[in-house]
Amino acid sequence: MRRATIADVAREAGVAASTASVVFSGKTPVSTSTRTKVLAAAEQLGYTGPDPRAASLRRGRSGIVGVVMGDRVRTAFRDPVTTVMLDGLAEGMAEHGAGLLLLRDDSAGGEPSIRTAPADAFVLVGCSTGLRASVDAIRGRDIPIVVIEGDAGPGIPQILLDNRDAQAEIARHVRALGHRDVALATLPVSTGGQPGWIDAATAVSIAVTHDRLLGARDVFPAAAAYAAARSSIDEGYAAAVAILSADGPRPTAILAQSDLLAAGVIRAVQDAGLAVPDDVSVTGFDGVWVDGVAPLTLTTMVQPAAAKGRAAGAAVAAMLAGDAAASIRLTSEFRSGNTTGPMRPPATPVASSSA
Amino acid sequence: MRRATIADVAREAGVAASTASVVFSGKTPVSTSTRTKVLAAAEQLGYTGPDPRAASLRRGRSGIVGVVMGDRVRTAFRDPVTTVMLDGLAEGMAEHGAGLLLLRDDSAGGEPSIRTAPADAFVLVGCSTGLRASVDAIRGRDIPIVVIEGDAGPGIPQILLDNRDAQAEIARHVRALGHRDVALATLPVSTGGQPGWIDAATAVSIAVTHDRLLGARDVFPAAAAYAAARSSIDEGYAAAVAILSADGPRPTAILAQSDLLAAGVIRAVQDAGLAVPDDVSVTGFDGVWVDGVAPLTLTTMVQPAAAKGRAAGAAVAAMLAGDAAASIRLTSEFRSGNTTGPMRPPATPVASSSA
DNA sequence: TTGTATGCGTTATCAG
DNA sequence: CTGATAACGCATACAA
Repeated sequence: MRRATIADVAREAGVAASTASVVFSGKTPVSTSTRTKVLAAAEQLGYTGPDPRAASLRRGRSGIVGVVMGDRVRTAFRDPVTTVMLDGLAEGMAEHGAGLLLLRDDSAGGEPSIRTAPADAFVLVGCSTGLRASVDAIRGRDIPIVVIEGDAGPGIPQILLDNRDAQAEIARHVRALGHRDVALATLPVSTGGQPGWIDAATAVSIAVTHDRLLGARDVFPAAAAYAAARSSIDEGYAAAVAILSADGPRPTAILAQSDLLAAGVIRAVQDAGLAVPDDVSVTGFDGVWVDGVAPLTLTTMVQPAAAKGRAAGAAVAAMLAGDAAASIRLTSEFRSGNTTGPMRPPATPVASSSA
Repeated sequence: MRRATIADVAREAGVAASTASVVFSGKTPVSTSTRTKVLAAAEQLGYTGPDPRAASLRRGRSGIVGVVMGDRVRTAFRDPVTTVMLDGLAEGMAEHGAGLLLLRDDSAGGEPSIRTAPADAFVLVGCSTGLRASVDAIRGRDIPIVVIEGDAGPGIPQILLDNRDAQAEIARHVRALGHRDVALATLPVSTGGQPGWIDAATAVSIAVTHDRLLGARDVFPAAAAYAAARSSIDEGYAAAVAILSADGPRPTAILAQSDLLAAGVIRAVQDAGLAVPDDVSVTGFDGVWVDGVAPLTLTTMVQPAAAKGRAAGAAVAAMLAGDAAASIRLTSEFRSGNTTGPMRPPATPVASSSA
């Protein structure tokens, strides 16, 4: 026995299906007697309202905004920057009243992706170059797309952060302190990427990583860079271990591309018997609070994470309303802490063993 | 000019619509020549694949799991317990490959709610009694529902925490330390609830709040309870201010229903010129790390937040596969910190001014 | 392997 | 205010 449909309800109530429909949608005046009849019939048949799938096909709207987060859905919640941004996005979408559908990029077999999700619009977060293919694929439809910190191609509004400038600013701070031997601990270079040194042959497909790398290199063109597998304290630790055990002179400063990475870097430096900032200065990026740094205060760039989300929400709402949305560029702010200090040459060179 | 549909593609390619459909779904073998023709036609017409809305109507599945979070979507990300739980849920759903649709309960005018969202299943988080109506409404359809820490009625599997027992356990710890004048700082009593004292007339419609309240009263039947507007440090502060300025003897211990609340309580106690735990012992609940407590370590109950999410994901997957899912009860673990200590009678009674 | 026919459950539209 | 009609765009059973 099938579920009751609106047609069943209409038949039971002795009215047309279209009439029963408006009783539920309320889009047209209905006489009290008809409404009562329809509601009674629905009650009796156990009909609890229109099927959302059919309704969204007919209306062309699902009330869903897809949020595509690289391969990070499972770990996104561990990243404070992402959660704050999502919070802002939810706030920005509240007016339009759309729900957020969390999607991941890889779409490897998994059901929902940017190509298959019934969303009215998409917000891409830190979109990798790999996403470009999917974006092109759905560009045929007229679905609004907004990108947060990434480039999804011409005509797609972007919510940008001044990643390059901001990273350059904090790098200049470090240089002004006298540091010359500087290493970089970067975010992942690609979706699901492996940790490792970044060389000329490394393809950096994640925009944030790319831009912050450029900013650091604007100031320290020769700085060696080690990419973490993701933004976490543990990965920051691992990156710093690699950096400190590399050949050549030990760096006197390490610039991390996120506060989480920086927290790990600090621990690794300390575990190596070195002091922060006396032996090694460390900087972060994001301006979130990270456990395990105390009693130090991280020198970092504070980014407007919630504002990013709100701006994206506003842009989506505008496009859904038929208006054009322009790209927006938000800026970060330098925050001085006590994890950076004047350069002091290494007392003892660290000999690396090529065991 | 309309968007191209699969019918247009089929016509252009000179094949039947069903054949073109199969080319995209891959559910049936297709000759290379037809596939090429269809793909070429699609390319030319700018057809980028089946419309997800139509596909989900036809197949009866949308690949979406709705997560209903009280009225908390906008603030859910600020609550560490919730984000950890969502992380576990995303992990639990990964196998099934469904996307998570974040929904809020209030459904006041806003488009997507449990009644209107095209989801294959729903996970209710901390569901208030108000949600029961919506649950009953969609029970008519055969959509799987799982409830995390709440009761959505008979036949709906629950992922339960031992809230009452756990709260009683930590309360006994406090009583064993000699405390008799104890006050409670509770989570909200209802969705969008106002802060204030809980008396016999107060309807506590949120299950978590209710159960933890019962647990505390099992040990301290007469303890006064002040409900916060939400789980946050600021609200915990406000609750403690209210508690400390109330008539009667100052409590020597305050039991908070969350670690965030406890952090605020501690600050308020200290701002009142009192010491934790010497003058006032404070306990939390959740076992998450909270900023601002250091150098103290909270005495609290550690709940398996991620496990809750994973269990819910597994239950949903099972029900979607047609199997029955049973309710699961997870347990919390006592963690001793240094925010509780032996009772010491108040040195100076706090006189309340009824100005 | 391909084509034919038939709904999936709704809701705009427009005439009465 | 109500009813008939016509899509919305697709995927499956079955026959050829």
